[in-house]
Amino acid sequence: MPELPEVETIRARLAPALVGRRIEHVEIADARLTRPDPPGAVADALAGERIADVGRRGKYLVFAFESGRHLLVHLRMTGNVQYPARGGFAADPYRRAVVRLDDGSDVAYRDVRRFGTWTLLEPGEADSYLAQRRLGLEPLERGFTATSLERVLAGRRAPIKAALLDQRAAAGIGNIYADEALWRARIHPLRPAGTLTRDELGALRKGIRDALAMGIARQGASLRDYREPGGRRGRMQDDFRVYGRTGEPCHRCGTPIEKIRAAGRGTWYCPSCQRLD
DNA sequence: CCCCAGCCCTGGTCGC
DNA sequence: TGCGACCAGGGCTGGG
Repeated sequence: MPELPEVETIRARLAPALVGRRIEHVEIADARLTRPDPPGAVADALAGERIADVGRRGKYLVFAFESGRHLLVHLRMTGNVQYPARGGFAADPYRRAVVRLDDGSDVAYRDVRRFGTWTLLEPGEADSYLAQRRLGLEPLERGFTATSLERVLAGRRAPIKAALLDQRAAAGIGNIYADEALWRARIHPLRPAGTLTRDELGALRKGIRDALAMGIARQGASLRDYREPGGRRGRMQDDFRVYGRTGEPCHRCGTPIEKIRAAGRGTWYCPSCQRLD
């Protein structure tokens, strides 16, 4: 479940190696992976492109080419980038694509559950495509403030947990970092989003930024599938305050962490630090 | 517009 | 040892 810190870790690893490289050849092994159809068209279009930038918007990896085209890669649940990749498709049944670069190295894409997507956009299309996804502010950038958070949460009766998973509140937060941020802010995950006080909005803004920043510093969280491109695990899972810690003591008060369902997702919180009343 | 249920997909775990 | 049920969940669609 790569969220902002995992995607950012991948981006930071790939950028120095890939920028300036030319794509020689692309092989797509999963017909569901690419847009637009058919996969062969995307593979053919990518061949010959020179990589100008490797960026990120929310949970999207954004490959910019000198031609003005963009490739938007979303890893969804189990997507993974391997670089430099070893072996061919036969070595790994879940390898879905391989990109050969002009220095002879390979970028491989692995995805067990096949939710991930590669979307190739023609010059000028990327901004409007991302605008249609209605992504909110980048939570680590300056513009993300208590006031901006207040604006997007105003009037919302949905639980704050659901509102954080909605990418309009802030781009890049997923199930793990939503719980970690709410624990830091001492806010119950079922609080109606529009009822947060000014102080709570400030604490939530800080909680989000602190949780994401720690995730990046730890190179992401490796629970099952996530690895950075070199194959190493992240270490953020060792610093979880609540996620997956049912029955274990709260780091602040020692109360056993509880698990509930919120927004259809497993949700962990401290019943003592994060009160609903 | 808001909110929620259901869908996609596969591996791992659990109960019998 | 096998088998079915269920869980993990990001983003999208469709319904109320």
